[in-house]
Amino acid sequence: MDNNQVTIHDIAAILKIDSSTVSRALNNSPRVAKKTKDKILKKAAELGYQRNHLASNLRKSKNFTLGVIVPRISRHFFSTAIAGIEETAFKAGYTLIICQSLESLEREQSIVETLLANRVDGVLISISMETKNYDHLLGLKQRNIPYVFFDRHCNINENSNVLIDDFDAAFNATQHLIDQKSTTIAHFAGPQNLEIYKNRFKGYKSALEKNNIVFKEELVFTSSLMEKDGKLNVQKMMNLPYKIDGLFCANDVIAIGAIKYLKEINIKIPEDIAIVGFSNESISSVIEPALSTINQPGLEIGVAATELLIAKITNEGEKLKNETIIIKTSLIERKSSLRNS
Amino acid sequence: MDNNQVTIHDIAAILKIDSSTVSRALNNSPRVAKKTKDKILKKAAELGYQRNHLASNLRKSKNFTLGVIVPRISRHFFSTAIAGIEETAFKAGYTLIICQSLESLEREQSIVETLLANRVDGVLISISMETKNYDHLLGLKQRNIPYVFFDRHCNINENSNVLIDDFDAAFNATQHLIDQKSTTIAHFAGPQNLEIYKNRFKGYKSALEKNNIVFKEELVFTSSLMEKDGKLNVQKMMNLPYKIDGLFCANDVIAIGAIKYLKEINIKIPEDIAIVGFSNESISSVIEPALSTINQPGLEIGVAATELLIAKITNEGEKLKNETIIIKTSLIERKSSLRNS
DNA sequence: TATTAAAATACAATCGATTGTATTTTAATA
DNA sequence: TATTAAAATACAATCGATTGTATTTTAATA
Repeated sequence: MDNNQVTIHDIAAILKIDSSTVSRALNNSPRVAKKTKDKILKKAAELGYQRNHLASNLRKSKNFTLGVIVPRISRHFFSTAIAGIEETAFKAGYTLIICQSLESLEREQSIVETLLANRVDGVLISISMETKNYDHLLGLKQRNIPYVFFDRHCNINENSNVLIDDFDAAFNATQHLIDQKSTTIAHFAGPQNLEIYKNRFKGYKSALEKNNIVFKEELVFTSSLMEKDGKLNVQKMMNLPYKIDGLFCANDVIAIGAIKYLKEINIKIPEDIAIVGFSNESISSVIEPALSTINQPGLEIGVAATELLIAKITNEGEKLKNETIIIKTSLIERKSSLRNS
Repeated sequence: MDNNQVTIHDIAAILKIDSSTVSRALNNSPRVAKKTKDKILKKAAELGYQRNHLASNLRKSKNFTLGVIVPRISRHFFSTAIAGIEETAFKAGYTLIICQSLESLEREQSIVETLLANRVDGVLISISMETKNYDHLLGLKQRNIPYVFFDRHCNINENSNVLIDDFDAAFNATQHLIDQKSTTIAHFAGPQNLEIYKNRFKGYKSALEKNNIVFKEELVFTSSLMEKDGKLNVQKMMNLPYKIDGLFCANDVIAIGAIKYLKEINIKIPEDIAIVGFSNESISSVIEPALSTINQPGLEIGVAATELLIAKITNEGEKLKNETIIIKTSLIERKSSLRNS
């Protein structure tokens, strides 16, 4: 393999010139005369020269590798984010090590260890639902490895993040339910150790307040948002002495679980209860009635997070400004919540 | 970065021993005495030594990078396959460059160029729907870069593949429709330049024959299997002078499109027409009625393909045996095709 | 104990590119 | 034309690990 690859030494020998000059010419250094540069570039193109990144990176002691930690690759949101990450990283000359935490803190911790052992130049991470302990992330900071949270972030020190405005999106979703004449609105919340679910909860609460609807603790059901939790929560909800006519779910998966069970027990959606989910998974447009939800642009988030991380890696010498980028979301109104039309 | 990393030279200096001996010890070479080896390994562990792969790979002129080409990362089947690929590759010390062809031949060709420029040690590929020209793949062969097809393969020379038995799966799907008392069965076929869709078509045809049902060319509708094609095909199908009561689709996406439109025009599934799809996308269990389909184990396929590719890379010296591994599928029976129960 | 083979270790070159320093060439000025 | 500064290029070390060959040490045999 790689046996007959052209090196800078081949070019140097042919042109009777030193390899250091060839290297500088290929890197467009001002120390090489225009005439020589042209000659070298022409010959390089002619021979089909391609830089050996291993050698280059070794010399620069950079790995040009980024670690990516997501809860699960096959979730639609994360797979689109990864598409954006891959594209952006690749353009900048980085390859990825992609790992799944599978929502386990223990796995997440050992992944961080592995990434460190592989000397990644930076890490993109969306934390697991179990992550309440941040020592492994602080370890990254200690080792001076830049990292950027995307979507599922956490509040340790100052960090760089690429997020959506969960509060705002949740507020809009809840407001939409109110606009559709829901008066008693439940919320299926996610683990409150995660900022995103905390903020979605706050947005829900805030929308109620703004519309002078009394917030009731009993209408909030916290779980890890699996499909089965949808059924369980609905069962609990039905035992309450309220006629609940609106439901805001912290993700689409639990919303789907809820819809399936509500249909089983013959409760009409959206007539009896209007529902909005979160994330716009591909299943959401297929379920009947189609699920209203918040569109979360995965590709864009992946691209922005990667750009931010690479900027942090590149400007390491300078002060690392911690930045939080907010990506716009939008409410997609579908049948599960539309009563007026 | 990487400034205070321990090298074999540090270990050598501390132990007053040559670095070549340290290297050999760490690689468990028989040329180093057991006693010395133990001493070195102990010190290495103590100092937290981690091999610099850049240096190691440079010396071995291996990149330990695999290229992965899929039509689209966010398709459920491919994202699970990638999870399996990543896991297996990582264990063997390889990182990935993942690229999406987005079903475009042109993009696929340029991706192959890019992968070559990045000197990948091997390529895993699932070809695009447009791929009718194989020059870019032959280019890999010429350059002596091993590659393995998974799922969407093609018949050029002798290749290594990890596939499912599309013929068999399609046969079973069609047989199931017949068992459910379908007598006039249509097929929504995929692009016939792809072997998988050719074989699914053949399996369908063969099941008809075996049950003495006359095959009718008019009942086969070929498209690129998008959701919109489902509606278009159903419209064409309805114009035929047959009462079609069974439908086998070459993927789930077009089946979903068909179901949505059939419901719109008030045709009952499975009573009027029983339907089976292919791939078990996550949307399939959500649609109503839930779609019967062929389960295609993405993770397992990804793992097997990667193992096969790494074996090819590693045994490069020996004769490269071309191997085709067939992964088992199963028919998942759901409401869209179950009439008897 | 002397000789020889085998085992263990050291030496030195190498993978390909980069970069600080030294030297040579060119251009500018007296 | 001689001198000097600036521009261009060459020299040499380096990133960290690997590996063929040479040398030293140990063990086996006469």
